[in-house]
Amino acid sequence: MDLQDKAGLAAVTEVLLRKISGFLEVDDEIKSTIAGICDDHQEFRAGTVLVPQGGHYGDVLLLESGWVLRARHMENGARQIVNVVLPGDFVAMNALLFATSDFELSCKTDITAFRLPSNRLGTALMRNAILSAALFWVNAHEESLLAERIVSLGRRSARERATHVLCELISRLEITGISNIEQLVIPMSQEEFSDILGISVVHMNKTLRALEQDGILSFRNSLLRVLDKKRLETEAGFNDGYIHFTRREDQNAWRPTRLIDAR
Amino acid sequence: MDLQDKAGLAAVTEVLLRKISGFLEVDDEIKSTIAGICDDHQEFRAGTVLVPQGGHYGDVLLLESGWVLRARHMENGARQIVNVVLPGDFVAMNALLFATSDFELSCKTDITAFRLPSNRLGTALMRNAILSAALFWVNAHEESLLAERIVSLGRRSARERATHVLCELISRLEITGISNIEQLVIPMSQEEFSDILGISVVHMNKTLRALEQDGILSFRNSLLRVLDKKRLETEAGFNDGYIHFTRREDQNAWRPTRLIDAR
DNA sequence: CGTTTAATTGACATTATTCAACCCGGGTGG
DNA sequence: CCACCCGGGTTGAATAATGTCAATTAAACG
Repeated sequence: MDLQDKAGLAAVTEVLLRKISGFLEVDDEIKSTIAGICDDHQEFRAGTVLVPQGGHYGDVLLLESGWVLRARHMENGARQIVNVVLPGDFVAMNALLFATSDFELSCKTDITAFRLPSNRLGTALMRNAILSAALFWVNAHEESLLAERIVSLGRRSARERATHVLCELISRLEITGISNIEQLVIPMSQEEFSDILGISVVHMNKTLRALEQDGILSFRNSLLRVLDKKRLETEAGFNDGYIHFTRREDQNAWRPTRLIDAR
Repeated sequence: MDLQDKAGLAAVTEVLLRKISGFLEVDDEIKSTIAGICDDHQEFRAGTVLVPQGGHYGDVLLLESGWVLRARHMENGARQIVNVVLPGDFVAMNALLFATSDFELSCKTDITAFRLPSNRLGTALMRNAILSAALFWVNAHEESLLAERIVSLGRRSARERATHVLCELISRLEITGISNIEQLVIPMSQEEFSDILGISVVHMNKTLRALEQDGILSFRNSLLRVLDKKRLETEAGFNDGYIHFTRREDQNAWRPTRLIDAR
């Protein structure tokens, strides 16, 4: 298999590394395990629907580059984006367990991804406890994002929600290794943002204008400029603890390998 | 250990059975594995804070009876309840991985639970692939609940949210084996409901009054009477697919044991 | 019984939505 | 090259949904 060679192996694992490395030390064995599961490196164009709402899952993907959105389309035409899948995240992990999806998975940008066939991935999970533990960790990580989103939607104002997701995105993008934090590309329209925040486009627009007016940030042409990081985080009530986890240190007898610090 | 005897073993596993059984056939081996992890059967009084917000996790619990809430307390005094833990669910599964919790875990009612010490549970996970797979399934299940909650908070009206959670609770309680669906006890105040739905108490009250007026349901003194199930589900736009899953059937070579139908 | 907590209700304030008009830049076909 | 078109983006005004305040009633509890 093409991906079994040095270059391919490195590429597959590197994407996942930053995510898992907060939890366990990745050695050569797990690297080759993951590379062995992967059977293809694929590209999709922006706009591609990977899994339609109500449709059947394909295989699990490990996103290498680009952005994928998971969204629900409502009967009245409204849409709610449930999460944003960034490089290093898994796309459609549920494909392992469920037949169909209640959400649409679509490519916001052109993407590249490693394909992890369900049966191989499943088999590997059954055999390799370390891999299981790693996915357990990844799941918990994503669960935290959803929980925090629930808090935002339930108890934060539009302005707070806007600042909060932006903080979250910046924080997550840092992990994937972006260069400039003050100025970064976010390939999303105001309408898509409003569908993440659960507000109308018009209100989204007005909120962004106000934030710009107040010298906190500017978001134009997919370019986010953070003008005042401190105020941004304060207004959002943002705490990155749920992204850059504090791992528990007191009971680690069972851990798969030697632990390294998440920070 | 007390719980290793016949009665204890049956009790521990029975709670979990209904949940996992949609995924895999539970045999004696996994039963005794789970029972072996459990080292205590505990009771807590209503109001007990199992894990304070920002505080350290204890052990994982498997809830046998009673209701537990996971909630975030905001700086301004507001609260958002992120999920409701029902019998058969795990409490604080994150204790396996994380040191502290961003949420408060508190007992809404008196509860009984089986204690699963983190190190034992972790060790068992590393050794027992079937157990890992089962928890993988449970995690996915809960992730679905959170995703659906996000849709509600983002794109459903107060009335829709109210009807929707009630549908969800009924559907989940069915799994735990309630007798009467038309009339069931929900140990929550209107204020707590409003903190689930992300609306104010006053508006919650008015919404409930309207639903009663319209002959859809009545909720008084913790007693929910479903007057018109059909309309309730229609108004909510409720589809129980995310609770009573459809498992994928096409690729099951890797499954831990023989599969049985989830329905 | 008093006391306390939860529920209820009306009046009013705030937030966000909807509608509609307009702008603006990037294609695109003539 | 220009005129047009189209999909965001921007803005103000009217409307609807929900929140806040405050007062009252009802239920729970020792």
